[in-house]
Amino acid sequence: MALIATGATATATAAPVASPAASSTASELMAQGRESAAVLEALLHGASLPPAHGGAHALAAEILRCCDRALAASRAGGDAESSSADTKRKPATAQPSTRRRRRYIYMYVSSRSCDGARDRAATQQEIFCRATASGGGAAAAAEPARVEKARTSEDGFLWRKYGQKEIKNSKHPRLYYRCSYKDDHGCTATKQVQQSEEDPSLYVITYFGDHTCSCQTAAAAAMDDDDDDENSQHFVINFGPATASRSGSPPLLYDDGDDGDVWRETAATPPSSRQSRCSPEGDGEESGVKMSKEEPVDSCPAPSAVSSPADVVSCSSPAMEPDLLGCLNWDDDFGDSSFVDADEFMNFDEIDLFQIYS
DNA sequence: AAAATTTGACCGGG
DNA sequence: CCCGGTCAAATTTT
Repeated sequence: MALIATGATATATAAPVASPAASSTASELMAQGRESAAVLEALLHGASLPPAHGGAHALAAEILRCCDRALAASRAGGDAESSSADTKRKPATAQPSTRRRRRYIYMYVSSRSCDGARDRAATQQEIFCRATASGGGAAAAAEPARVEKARTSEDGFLWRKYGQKEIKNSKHPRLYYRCSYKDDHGCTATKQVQQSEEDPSLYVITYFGDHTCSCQTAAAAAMDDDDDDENSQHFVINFGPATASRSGSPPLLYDDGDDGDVWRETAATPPSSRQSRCSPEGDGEESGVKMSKEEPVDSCPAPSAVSSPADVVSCSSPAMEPDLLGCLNWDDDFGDSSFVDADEFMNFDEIDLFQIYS
């Protein structure tokens, strides 16, 4: 399955709060990239370009360059990640938990360009933001987490359930998930999902740790954003067809809301083969942007049909300004991109880009 | 057959 | 000792 534009989007949109300089740089780069994207969009809509522009491919390259640089800037400002897995249970290898997992505070905006049978836009419209200094359990209390309430727990990552626990004074059990790439890449991200007491239609999702793998969708990229800025500028670059998979299975994960069935992908393809090129974040591959040239999936409408702002942007954040929203289809115009690798391609189905202000 | 889930046991913090 | 988080064998699913 196609790899996602995770590196670029996630890091480009993630502005470490503690590093204003880096976020500012990333912000400028993203603004620049957006500018190019807007020009490209106009081009795609039939507008003629000024002579100064080098055409769609040049614009595409420019956008990619901006993303990469923003990515690098963000990384430079970010904290170094520990990749060691926690081995609480193994006395021999157990180490004091000196590694502090980063607290996530962010504004999340869902954008969906291709809903298919599942209304992903609807499922993620009600995500609230709050920071918790402590959780219920021992691990949660020790490691700050970010907490969401959502109609589903989809976040674009691939999770594996590893436990379920009845919680005292709770009507619903708590489900424990860890990143499916924990073994492959030592990704330490985990999450807990529990049905809300107040509103059973909502799920309280608590995230712990960072994804050190890059196996995430654009939605995940947006959610991985550290940004908690209310003035985030949001725009969507829609690379057209939702999925590039020959098998027709999108990289996105869905959640039907049933216990135990969340995070199961519709495709039977195992993650290891589906995302064979999923590389850890620290792989040194600065230009993490890969293009997809694959056919659209049948469940997805034509790019033109999905590019209307109403379809693409499902903004639940009151801070979002519709005027700032933009959308761009990047369908086939990246076919010759130098970033394209035969077996490393990404699904640019949808990408959320946040411009950070600090 | 392989991968994912289930579930009872184990472990550590409070 | 209770509670919550994780492990891992057993079971189920694909």
